[in-house]
Amino acid sequence: MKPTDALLKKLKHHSHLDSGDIAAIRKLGCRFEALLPGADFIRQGDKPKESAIVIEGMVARYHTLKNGGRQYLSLHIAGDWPDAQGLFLEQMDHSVCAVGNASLCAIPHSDLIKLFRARPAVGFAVWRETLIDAAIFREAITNNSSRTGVARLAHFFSELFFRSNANDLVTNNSCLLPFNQTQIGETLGMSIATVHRHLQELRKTKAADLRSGRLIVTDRVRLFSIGDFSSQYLHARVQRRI
Amino acid sequence: MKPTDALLKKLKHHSHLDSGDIAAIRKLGCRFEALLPGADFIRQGDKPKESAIVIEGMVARYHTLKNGGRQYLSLHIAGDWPDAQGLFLEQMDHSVCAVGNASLCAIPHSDLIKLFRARPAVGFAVWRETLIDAAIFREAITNNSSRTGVARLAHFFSELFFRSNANDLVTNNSCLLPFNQTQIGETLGMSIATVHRHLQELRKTKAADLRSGRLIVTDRVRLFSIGDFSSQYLHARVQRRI
DNA sequence: CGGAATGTTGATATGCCTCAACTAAAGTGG
DNA sequence: CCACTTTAGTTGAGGCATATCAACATTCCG
Repeated sequence: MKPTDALLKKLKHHSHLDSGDIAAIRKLGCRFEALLPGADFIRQGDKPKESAIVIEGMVARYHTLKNGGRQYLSLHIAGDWPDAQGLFLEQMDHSVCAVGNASLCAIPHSDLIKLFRARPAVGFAVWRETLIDAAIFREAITNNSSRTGVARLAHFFSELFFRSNANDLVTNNSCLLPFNQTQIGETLGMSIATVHRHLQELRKTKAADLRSGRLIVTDRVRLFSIGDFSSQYLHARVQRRI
Repeated sequence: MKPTDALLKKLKHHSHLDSGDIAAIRKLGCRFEALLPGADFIRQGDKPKESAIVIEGMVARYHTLKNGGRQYLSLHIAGDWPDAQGLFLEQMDHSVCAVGNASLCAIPHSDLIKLFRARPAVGFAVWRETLIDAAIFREAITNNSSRTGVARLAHFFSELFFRSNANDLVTNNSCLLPFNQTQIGETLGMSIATVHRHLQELRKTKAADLRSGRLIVTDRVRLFSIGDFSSQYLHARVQRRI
């Protein structure tokens, strides 16, 4: 499978592309890069000249705090485009790192812009992708600001599981999540002790579990319900033709 | 002044547009709409056929919670485009309402898409605008998840003040903010009592105050410092003097 | 096998929520 | 213009969720 196929598959989830668009995307050249767990792909302040698609593994975006700590902002799985924003924002306002082993494929901005000019539909599809990103950020605001501890954790799990499933990355009701409890805390704005206690709650109610870097969803309906999760904001249906 | 001029001014802050682009934008037709305080402009679930620029006043985006409460997601001032995402996301995942009196100018999606096809640079500029939006959401995640109460409030004030200033909406060190303490609480994920206490703290330290629907910034440097505010994430290429 | 990282659990401290009472300000009708 | 009503702001008391800290268990990995 060509690296760009992962992207193509994703775009097709929500956008109509004609055969010319598809051919143009498949013709894009890209630079493959493998990352070790925790390694940064780009850092806050960088001025990237390319944008990358996740090929394998998981990648996270995060803010670095004044005290050196982190606030994780989003997780990205195969097919995602964690730094598409770099296309039009000169400087990175956050960093991107690998969570577990990960590999990406970086495409030069100049090639992409050229493609968007020649084939507006491709640009609109990628634009839509960045808008879905924004919708996910909005939901994270709501999650971290107005839900109880367990609900927050359950919602975080729900979204990741749903998105993994949409990208065909779920096997045996489980998906990749090589995050430790500290990192979950840095995502949800809670201490490690609290993460642990809420995680136990989810285990006890047999909704979900986290083991050896994988999220196991024992009872999807219950998990979604605890997390007050509704997938509407992920805009997963094929959108209208433009 | 033409309604589209407000938008034009904003786009020029970060994007280069040639005279053809500018002329094309100025040729856009738009439907003017005035809103009473609190009135919704669009609701979660709607499928808008147009996108609107804020002409006057202030507008807010919010999620409606299961219990009927609200989580405010962002504030928008004159020149902002609170629902540009509707261009490529069929269904609204949140609502937009007026905060105080506000007026908007709605442009049909079809006209915009046509313009983006004819003049990619305009599309890229608007795209960039939506990417800055996303950066603001990211910062809100960090703000609401990992800063102390006072810092959270101070950061919220700082951002609004900085953005208002960038749009020439600051007079006498004050800018519009017709929000009551309850609404601030629904923005920052804190109770009204806590908002009040932190607000008093900011008053006491003479950093900022909130009176009759306006935010008064008494000591900008101190406010920014308390709020750990740095404007980098706003990607204002032309950073104005305050 | 030993050391490091991660997970687990309890005790204590604290920031914030909830509730309730009260005050001040803004709007309304006579 | 004043009396009345409503809304917003203010403040204290009590309780709860979560942070913090510390000790220990477990798993991972060279």
